[in-house]
Amino acid sequence: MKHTINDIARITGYSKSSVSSAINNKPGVSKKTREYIMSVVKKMNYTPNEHAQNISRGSYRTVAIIVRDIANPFYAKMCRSVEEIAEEKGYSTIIVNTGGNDERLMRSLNNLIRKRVEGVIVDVSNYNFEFSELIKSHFIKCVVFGIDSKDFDSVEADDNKASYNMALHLVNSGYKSLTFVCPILERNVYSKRRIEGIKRLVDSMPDVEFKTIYYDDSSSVHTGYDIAKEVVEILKPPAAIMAFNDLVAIGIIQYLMGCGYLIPEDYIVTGFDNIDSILFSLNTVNIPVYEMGECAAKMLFERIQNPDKEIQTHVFDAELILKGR
Amino acid sequence: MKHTINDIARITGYSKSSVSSAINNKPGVSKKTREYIMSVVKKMNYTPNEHAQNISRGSYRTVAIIVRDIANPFYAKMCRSVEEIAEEKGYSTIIVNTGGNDERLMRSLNNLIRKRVEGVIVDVSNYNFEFSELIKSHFIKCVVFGIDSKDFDSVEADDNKASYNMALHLVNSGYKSLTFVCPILERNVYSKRRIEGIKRLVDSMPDVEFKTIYYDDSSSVHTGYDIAKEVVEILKPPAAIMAFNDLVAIGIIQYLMGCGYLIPEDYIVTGFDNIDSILFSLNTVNIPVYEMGECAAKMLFERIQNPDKEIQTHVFDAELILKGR
DNA sequence: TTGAAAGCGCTAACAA
DNA sequence: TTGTTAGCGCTTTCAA
Repeated sequence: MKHTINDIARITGYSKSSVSSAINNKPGVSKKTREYIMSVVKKMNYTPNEHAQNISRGSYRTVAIIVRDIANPFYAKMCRSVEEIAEEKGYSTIIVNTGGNDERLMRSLNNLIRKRVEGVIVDVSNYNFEFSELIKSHFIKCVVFGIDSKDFDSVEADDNKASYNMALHLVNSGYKSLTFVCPILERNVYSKRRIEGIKRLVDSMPDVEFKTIYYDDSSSVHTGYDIAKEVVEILKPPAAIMAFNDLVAIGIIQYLMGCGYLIPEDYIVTGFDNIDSILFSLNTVNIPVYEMGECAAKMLFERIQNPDKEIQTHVFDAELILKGR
Repeated sequence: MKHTINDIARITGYSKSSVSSAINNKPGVSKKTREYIMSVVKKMNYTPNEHAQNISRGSYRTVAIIVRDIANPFYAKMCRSVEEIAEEKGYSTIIVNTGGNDERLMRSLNNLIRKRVEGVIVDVSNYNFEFSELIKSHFIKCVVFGIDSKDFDSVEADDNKASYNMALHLVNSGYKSLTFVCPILERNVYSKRRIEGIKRLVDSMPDVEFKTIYYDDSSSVHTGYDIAKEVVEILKPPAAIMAFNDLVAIGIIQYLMGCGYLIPEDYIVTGFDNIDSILFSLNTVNIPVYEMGECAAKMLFERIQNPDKEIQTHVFDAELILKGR
């Protein structure tokens, strides 16, 4: 049913090793036999078994990307850019979706270890000791995406500066009160960084008020929609709401519009990430996710080639995208 | 560096086979030795090599999902539901993103064959002979997602009925002219099905006019934004635009709003898919993607267990979601 | 240029 | 209950 290299050897009359050399484009077979062998390979529809190849050569040529939400176009883009680099290098890419769940993260990591991945690019919403230890104990190369890390290489965006600038834009537009809606700090380190950015501005402006509203959930459209109910109770229009990301912003806006509020007259809502599927007039922050993914992948392969090089961190600038006002 | 089963055997003083039995929870080892072996396994941080296990037992327990755009939340949801079922069955899932590119589709399929996947769930935007033949010649089980198929099991939504109903709703709302914006027929079989649904209605209403505007691109927000320029030239407000899916609808709406048009007063735009990140007032069609993914996965595993059963097709109802008017 | 043989890490049949 | 042995599909070394 499924042919093996032995079948090809038997049919062609050559040995396994010659067939292997022919298939893998290695020297040591005459042009004639190579062509003959390849013709039989083709005719028989033979495809080498990757597992056997891996086992035999003791190398697995696989990397993984671990993200918390593949349904967020932001991460989908990141995966795409990583996959491209990996394919160039002849590596397979495994995409793992954790849903921000640490238990699933660890279960997936164990599966990846079973598969002997050489490296992972991981988007963790928070520092995870258990994860780091397991990665290190198995000598898996790792690039952390989104936040800095003392243990591994990392690629991040300048959240602090970006949220500072967004806050500044709102203040310059005349808003005297800013409200940041984000995941609880225990859930997501980005909350802290972005809050710090906003605070850095607000602290220098005594007449500007700053509030935070937290949710303990993943940052989705639904979450934004739900938390918006709380927001309107606390916050009377006109007001400025800074949402943790675009999805949450969309959810908030949907709720507000459903209540009959005018956007941005009653509530101005800002986002983060600059995903494609956004409302026309949403001010957001562009995270150069494609470039960051590319950078992360390159760093990972450099690390695989040279495990002992110094740990590096790349910080990307995140600029304001003012599509609204 | 990386331990093998031999190391564990050596350290514990037991044989490979005993270690193997202990690890795989198989009978034939005393409770005492099993516990001892497992303690060493734990201490040594040993994880079995899945490739070797696969090779040795001659089974690979892997399925794949092939989708055209993982950045579309619609497909991300589908993948999630399939993964859940697969995990229950002890299978790994590989997600492949083709970008609607047939060349990439074939390259990926060859990789999957190399990995000896047992089955695939595939979302092809169009019938692909080469793909079908390759799948069949390697005895890979297959479930087609979205459209029916004579070669494989399939799961689909009732596009025809849904677009009929959406058109009916617009007509009932007073629109005498409907314009459907969709991918060219060669690119996407869904275009045809949805057009047929609308035509079925329009043909019974002599006073209603029906137009189509085609694009030759993937159905994204950007595509919608771009094609909208063409739409406004052809179509004067007030008018009804039926977009191929929600992403395209969002793109169109963004462009129209940018031009200063009122939605839905000047142009009413409808979508398809019912993804989360949509504008508040978008009328769309709910495709029960989660249930469909679940169904597809179950069909796939049934087919793996019983390769000779009759080919099946499940059709899911797709109901109107009227969030607008 | 070719082939024989060993070995990769594991499972499974069978013997002890 | 435990160990020995063969074998999974492949690569690689080395000898012919």
